Amino acid sequence: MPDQLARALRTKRTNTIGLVIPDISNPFFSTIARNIEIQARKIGTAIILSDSQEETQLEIESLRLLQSRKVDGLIVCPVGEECEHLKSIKISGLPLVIIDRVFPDLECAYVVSDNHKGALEAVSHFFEMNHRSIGLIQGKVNTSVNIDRIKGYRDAHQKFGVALDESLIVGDSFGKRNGYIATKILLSKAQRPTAIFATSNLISLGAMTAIQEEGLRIPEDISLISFDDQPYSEYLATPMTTVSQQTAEAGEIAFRLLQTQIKGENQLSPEGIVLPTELVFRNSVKKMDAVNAI
Amino acid sequence: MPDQLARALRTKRTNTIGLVIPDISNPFFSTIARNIEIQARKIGTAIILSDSQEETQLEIESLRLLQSRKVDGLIVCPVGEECEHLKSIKISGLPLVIIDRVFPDLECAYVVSDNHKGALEAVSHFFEMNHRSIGLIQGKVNTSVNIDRIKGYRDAHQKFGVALDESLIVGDSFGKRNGYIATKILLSKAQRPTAIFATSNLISLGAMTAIQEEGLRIPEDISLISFDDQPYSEYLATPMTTVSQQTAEAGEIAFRLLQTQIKGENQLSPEGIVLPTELVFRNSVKKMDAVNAI
DNA sequence: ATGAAAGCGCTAACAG
DNA sequence: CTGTTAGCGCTTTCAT
Repeated sequence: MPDQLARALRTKRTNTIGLVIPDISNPFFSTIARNIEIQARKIGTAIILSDSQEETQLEIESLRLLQSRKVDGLIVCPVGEECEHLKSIKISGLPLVIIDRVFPDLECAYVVSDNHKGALEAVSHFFEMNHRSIGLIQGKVNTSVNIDRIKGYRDAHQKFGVALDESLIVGDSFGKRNGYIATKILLSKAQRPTAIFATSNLISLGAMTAIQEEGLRIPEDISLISFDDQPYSEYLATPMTTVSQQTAEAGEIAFRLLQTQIKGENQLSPEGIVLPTELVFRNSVKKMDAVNAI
Repeated sequence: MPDQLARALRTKRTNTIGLVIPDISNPFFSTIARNIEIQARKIGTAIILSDSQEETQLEIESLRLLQSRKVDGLIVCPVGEECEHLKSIKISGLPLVIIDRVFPDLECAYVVSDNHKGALEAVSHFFEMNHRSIGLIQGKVNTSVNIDRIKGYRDAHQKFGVALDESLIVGDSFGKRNGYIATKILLSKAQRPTAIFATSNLISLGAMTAIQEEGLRIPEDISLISFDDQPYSEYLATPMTTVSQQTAEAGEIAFRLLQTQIKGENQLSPEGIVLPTELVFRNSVKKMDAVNAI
């Protein structure tokens, strides 16, 4: 059993990649991680896992640590909107693939869901079911994911010709707590929305708590669609209509993109892959009377 | 930024540990992984993650790979009942901690839940609610986890003085598919049990599909308790009574145990830590008429 | 105190 | 084609 360390020192190749993820206990990310691992193991590549705990500072530290460990490449799911630290990695020439985020001024390979279309379809579905007042619980502000989903929300309004009430856009994080708080706010409005679009699985968990607390039922009293399909989505008190993302594929593709970079088949323009989403219809959206429509 | 590789080669210390897990996308394991990572990052230790995909052969390969990478220690959640490969690691002197499994003839530090007590309490609760025919869907046979949970199931029967019907013990894996199949079998019995004890979160997911397919309701037609509490457990169609395990603590403790071994504070008898479980009462257990009792 | 040198285990280059 | 050697970047030892 040869010493991979000594070999790596000599060959300048560790057969190791770094994976930086905001929260490995979130099934969205752990599914990505799993599929990266499955690909990596096939070619004897090891993965150093780093959990940035949703903090940019820890993400930066992770990246430094991984570089000092001489990984052959990096796959990162960035926490925030900053990308200076990623830019410097790109400049250093270290292969890099980003998942779940797009930075316009960073030339880097990435894999993302079609967040705009996913949100557009979800909100359009609400409109088709004659909802006219739809709350949006957003995630981390200024992230590409959030921006695209909000744009989908806006474009759906435009498509159906309904004026957008800015006060219906609430929240500031993809976590459960934010889902709870934002829902509380939405439900307490004088003009309570008839539907809520939760932009993450964790947000919808928090939303359900708030809805329950207010003694409301889904979908009789309030309709709900959530981003991220989950194994349990169909078993919920009200089976939930969701926007499904191809997380397994995202992981696999990210690994492949990274491999081409590592092998030096580095085309001039880094690839950006956009994965389709799918609206999974279940029972959390009520069909309103058409009279509610304009 | 010093080259950790060269340093490691020289000092014989990589500040890296290996983590081998059967399925990182299972929240039970990803929560463990996360808490190991959080501890590790505090002291600049990196984690190489390996997903054994529930296969002993891949687990063995992972272990070999990690050894050749000269990790300082290993935390593994073993897949099966074999432990020869783990024994040889222990003999080699490499620090090792096992999570979620106990091997009687392997002297090695470990962290497990009190599976016996967890199962005993769950099944006792069924009895207290006047159930007398309780199906058990077991996981992987011959694993310590499974053995202990079955023992809890048996002991509960003894405690309440009800004869045990061996045909009520079905299944052979901790996965969802097994949950589905085993439930189908239980529900098709001439003498259908009034309650089912699912020994994992995935099993209960499969069980719910089968119960739904049979047109049955929880708990009116069939009661259910599942091992593993989950963030979504309370939001299910019927909020589920579960046996909660301290997964976060398990990860943290495992890392600490490993650290003491790495630092050479290696006491003669390796520590075995047993973590308590907690029965979380929700609505998936129906109180039967006492007339059903003996 | 500060600096030079040896060597960790491997591979790649080179010589025989 | 096979065997020897230099050196990857660091730490540790030893000499100054």
